[in-house]
Amino acid sequence: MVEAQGGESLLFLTDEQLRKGIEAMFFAYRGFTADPDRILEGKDYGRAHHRAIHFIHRSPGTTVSNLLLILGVTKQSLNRVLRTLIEDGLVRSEKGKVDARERHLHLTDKGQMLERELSDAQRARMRAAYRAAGPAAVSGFRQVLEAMMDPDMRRQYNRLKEGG
Amino acid sequence: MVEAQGGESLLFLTDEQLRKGIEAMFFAYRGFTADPDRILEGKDYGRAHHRAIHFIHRSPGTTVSNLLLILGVTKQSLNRVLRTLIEDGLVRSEKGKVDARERHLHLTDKGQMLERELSDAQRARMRAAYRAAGPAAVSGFRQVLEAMMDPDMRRQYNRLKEGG
DNA sequence: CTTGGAAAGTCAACAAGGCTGACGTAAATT
DNA sequence: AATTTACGTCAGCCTTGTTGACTTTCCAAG
Repeated sequence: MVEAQGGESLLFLTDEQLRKGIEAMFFAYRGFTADPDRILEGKDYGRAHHRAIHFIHRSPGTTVSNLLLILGVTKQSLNRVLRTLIEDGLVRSEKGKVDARERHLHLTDKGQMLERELSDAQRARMRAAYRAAGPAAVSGFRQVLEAMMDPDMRRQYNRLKEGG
Repeated sequence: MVEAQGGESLLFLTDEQLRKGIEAMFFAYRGFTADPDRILEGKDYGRAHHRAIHFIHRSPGTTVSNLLLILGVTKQSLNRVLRTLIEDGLVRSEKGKVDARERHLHLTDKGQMLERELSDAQRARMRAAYRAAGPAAVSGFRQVLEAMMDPDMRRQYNRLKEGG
């Protein structure tokens, strides 16, 4: 049915339709980040800390270089964030055993607690959105998002999917 | 049918599923902004200028206050952006005739040209994603995004949808 | 007609979080 | 032994967000 409609439905990809999608992304991303931002404000952390915490939680023992690839920022920028997280005892950085140049990153218990708080909030919103939209919508949502990624990022995304 | 499946499918809303959605949003948003960012870099403008240009194009004659509501930034922040756009002759600001306190914003021809360049790029990516995902996915995509917005933002989003 | 308040603009100061460039160190690789 | 890699750091810059204080303009209600 998707296949059969395919050719015809593409006729409806007017600039107007596309613009709605663009604006939906804009407004939805605001909602997406709103809850963690609220939690972090006043805690002396920001969105950059959240991202680091998320992906360290996601891939415990990941290296700094790997995190750089995923986050797509400079090492100076990441380092600033990482340093405060380590100083504050949220993240533990340990020398690699096989390759001692590498630093393997883990969340401490304290880090886990903050990660929980942040991801609980973000998951709650995602869950509510999924429920409101219905199960059929969820798969479409993910398909479009995946197709929208740059190939490099899609690779990172899929590596994370498999890994976990 | 969505209703009927609803109860069962909700069982599959594991933390894992939700986390994938969260990461998909993160990586997809990077792709979403990548093309305009590339175009703007070197032109002395940034994402903030893009947003202003987009919504002025979208609602010609809109006021500064209205733009503030949509963008969700402070007037000082918006004003800095707006000032450079006006100085550079991309945006025209004219006193309201019915209420002279208001400033009505329009894109100049030069502004239209940049808007075109930016939105062409962004639409091209959106179009490619829609095509890759298929028409059924597109509606699900928009449904989930709408459900993810804060109510205030959903109102803004819908006002734009109707208006245009 | 005066006054209160909304809309808009401006100045100053600051912070987060990007960036580049340069440099240093330890460890691995060649 | 020389080079490359992984990481950390210092210094400086930019964009884009923030707050606070203040002015001007204007509408509308008392």
